[in-house]
Amino acid sequence: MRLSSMADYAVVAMVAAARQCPTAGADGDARARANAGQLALETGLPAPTVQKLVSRLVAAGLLTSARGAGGGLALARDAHDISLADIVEAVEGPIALTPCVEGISHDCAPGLGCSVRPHWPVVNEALRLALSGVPLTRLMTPQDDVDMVQ
Amino acid sequence: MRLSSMADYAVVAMVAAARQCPTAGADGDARARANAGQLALETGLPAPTVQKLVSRLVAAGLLTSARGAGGGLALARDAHDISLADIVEAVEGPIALTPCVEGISHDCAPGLGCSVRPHWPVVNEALRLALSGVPLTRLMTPQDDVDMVQ
DNA sequence: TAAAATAAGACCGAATCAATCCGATTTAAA
DNA sequence: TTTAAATCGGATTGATTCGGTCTTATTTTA
Repeated sequence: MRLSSMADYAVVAMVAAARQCPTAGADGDARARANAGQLALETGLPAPTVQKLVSRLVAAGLLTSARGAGGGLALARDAHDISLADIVEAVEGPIALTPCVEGISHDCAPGLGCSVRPHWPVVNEALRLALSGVPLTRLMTPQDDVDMVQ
Repeated sequence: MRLSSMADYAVVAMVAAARQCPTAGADGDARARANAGQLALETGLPAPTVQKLVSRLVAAGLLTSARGAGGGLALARDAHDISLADIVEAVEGPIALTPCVEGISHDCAPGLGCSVRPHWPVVNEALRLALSGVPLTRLMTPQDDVDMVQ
């Protein structure tokens, strides 16, 4: 039930990216793009780690990258349209509490016929829904007033 | 985002326990209690693993145990009142996606003052709510018709 | 054309986790 | 009183994954 450190760091890195390139993407590539080194400096994370993170985030379509001198990173879409679920899935893959769903095998309980298995997709979807409800913009606000969610 | 194997097995073990001791607790200790060995046989899990699991489940108050010959296990309360959240918390501890909440330290991003941290409790509570909505009785049904939630 | 700056991928050490085993304690039955 | 059965607790071993570092390839500017 714990998030992997990489996913945890990815959330922090995305918040930092959203601050440095507030609404990139719309105004072309002429903007001042933030690079991985600047993100590492702001977040305090080791630079190679941030580089590996942005690689996955770019591959997942959450960030856009420009190579070469003067290159850097930019948010692929508006920060309001990026949720926690997007970031977690970009780093950890599909949201699934158990490996039952992915592969065909993994017979943890062959004797039962595993009556539990058919119910996992429902739980996974509920979790995904909960994470989808948290946009990146909410994580950017430094205030600590807890916004009551039911 | 993956459940630990122990928590995964605990869910299967609890389902098996709920089948062998349908509604124990009310009718005293005179019932036929299932022991850890029988649960291991039915679930296909290794016996030592099941023993360690039931230890934690008893400590968490989900199962009651009777030591000595003729002893065994019984559900502490009705299967309908035991949720996925209870089982996960019994094995893994409090539901928290990041270690930020528990301890005071763990400064993953000292530069930012970690604007993300105050928002984690909200996410954790949402996840806990999703898991609390799945009672043990639902997991016992062997049918694979997906009951639409949402 | 050359140099510099960037992203992207491969490699390796380390830590956590899962699984197993062994002993101690307790209770019921013979 | 003795024996057997069953839980409880800790300690050990092995493996998988995670985190970090390094090297390579590509692109842009001067």
